[in-house]
Amino acid sequence: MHISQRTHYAGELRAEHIGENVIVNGWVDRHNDLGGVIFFDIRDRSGIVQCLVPDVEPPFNKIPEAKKLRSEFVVRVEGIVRQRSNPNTKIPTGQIEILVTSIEILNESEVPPFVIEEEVKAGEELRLKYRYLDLRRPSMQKNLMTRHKITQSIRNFFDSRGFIEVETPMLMKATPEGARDFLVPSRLHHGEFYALPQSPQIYKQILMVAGLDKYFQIVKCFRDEDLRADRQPEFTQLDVEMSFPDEEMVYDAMEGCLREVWKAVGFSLPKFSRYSYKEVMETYGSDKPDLRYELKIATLTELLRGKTEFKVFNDAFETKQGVIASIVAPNCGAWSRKQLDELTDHAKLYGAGGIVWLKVTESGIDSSAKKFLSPELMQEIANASNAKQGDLILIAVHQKWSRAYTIMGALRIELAKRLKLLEGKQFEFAPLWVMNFPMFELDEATGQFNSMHHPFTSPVVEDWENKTDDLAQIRARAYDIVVNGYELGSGSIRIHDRKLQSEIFDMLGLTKEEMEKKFGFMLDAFRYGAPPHGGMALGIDRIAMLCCGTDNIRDVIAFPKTTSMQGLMEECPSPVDPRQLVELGIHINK
RNA sequence: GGAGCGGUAGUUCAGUUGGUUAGAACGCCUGCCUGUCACGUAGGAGGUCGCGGGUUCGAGUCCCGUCCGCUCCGCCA
Repeated sequence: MHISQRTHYAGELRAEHIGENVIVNGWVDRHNDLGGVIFFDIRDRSGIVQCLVPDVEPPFNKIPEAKKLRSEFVVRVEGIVRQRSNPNTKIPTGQIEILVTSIEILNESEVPPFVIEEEVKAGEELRLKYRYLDLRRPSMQKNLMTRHKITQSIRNFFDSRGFIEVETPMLMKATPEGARDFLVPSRLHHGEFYALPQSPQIYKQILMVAGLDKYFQIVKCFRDEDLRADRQPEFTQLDVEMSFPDEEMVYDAMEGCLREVWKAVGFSLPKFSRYSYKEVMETYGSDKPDLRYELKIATLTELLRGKTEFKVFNDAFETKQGVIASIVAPNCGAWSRKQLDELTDHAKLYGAGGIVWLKVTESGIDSSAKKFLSPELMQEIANASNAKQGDLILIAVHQKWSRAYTIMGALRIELAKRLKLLEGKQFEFAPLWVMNFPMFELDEATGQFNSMHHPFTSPVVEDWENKTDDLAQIRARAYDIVVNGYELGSGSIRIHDRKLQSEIFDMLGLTKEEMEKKFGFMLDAFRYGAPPHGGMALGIDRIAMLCCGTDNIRDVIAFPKTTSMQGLMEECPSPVDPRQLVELGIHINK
């Protein structure tokens, strides 16, 4: 039986098509053989539509294919759209059905290893191995379509603002700073390697030197580091750079872009909050806080200085950086010993020695440290923490500023989880800018200062001019966009001055030779009129995660890797033909 | 590099203190059934308990090793 080409997608058929002769292509979804009548649903990327084959009424009893249909058979079906006698309100096509006049089985299917349905029941491993089946599921199709809308709206937005998309190389020079590179051996130059880009950073800066003025690119980037729920070895970035900018111009472009993106997928993005790095760390204990809930941290260091003999607290005063901080769990004063122990264990994961707790009760304040704290001091702590009666106060101490707040930030997230503060807020969005990150951070293992962002970031001018030996005090003209606890991207105003760039490399411990070898071409470019420039890169995968309401990056990537970086479907990585290795000059000793 | 959880039928899982023939649901196969949409109904097939070793009269269950998946810490300029 040969049927001509498709007239409609299955999911678009509606009451207005009643009476029309239609042809749809797709996969057999659910099928029900009732004896005298056969129902089956056809699924394509637009949705499903019910088909009906009555067995007894001529001329419809001449369709022997109907009996043969099984799950995931590929079919072309012709028939007449008609009103259903029993409408199904659960699906958009539920008012109508196709009264089938002919069926062409285009391909049969073996019984799939898992049922293809909206609500996934199969495990992740199986889904990845049979990714083509997993991607047939409506929710995965929807995710990929959402992702498409996101990238389309980004291209439209930047085009309309005069940005030019330029492709940069996938085979580039290895830059051993930062993340581990993926390396590609050179066949023509044995012993030498290309690296896959961790980001097109240097290329885009050179495009500014080249006078492109406004550049963007949607580009794959690669980092050979361990994976997480929101991290893949290859990921997609929106890379943006502009000449003659200040921070506000970058903020304006990126906010505008994200607003368009959210609009394109049916949401609206609220106003961006703004915080300095210091402020966000001290308030939320993270440089990527989730602002969908409050739970603010209070700093008690000065309040407690010299007020108690309690050794745990006084540890904080042994270093210049030591911090005592608290967070309030509202109405949790009745939490059990077990719950407190769990919170303590959680804090310990992040380097806390332990947790001191206070419970504000009707009859006064109880505490794990009441032996060392006077009732008056406990009351002062409660006041400073903004605790009310019935609240639980958690206090942690660390000799290192960032560690102390990181512990509180981890507790903040854990409390939000336990208090179910995010329930029903999946599609609420709380964007913010984090500004003025520190320029350098001290690597305690080596005693060397490293760039916190990357070595091309401009320092804040006044900090640079007044700098002391404590490089950690210098702020950078660097900024991040954070939404709902995800770092969506970061950027900076770059260095365009050759001398300043060399000076920074020098402070980072690079010798003249290393500088020349690694970044000589960039410093050379800066000899010839490099304009002031700056920009940003955003993680498309994470944006897609937020817009799809998932917390797993694999759900928005068509063919992701597992946490051990394997492709389960295609089985990679895999050994290669020894002849290929010979050509590349690679000898493997096992 | 480290920690936690998991791996039993095609799938999702249960499996007690180590004890006879390893179960359930869904899926699958064969009938019956003209309005199903979680169809119903009668029957049926289906197992290397991840892999290797050990303890034991006896191991899905205990021990050691190993592989795989997920989550987290380190790492991710």
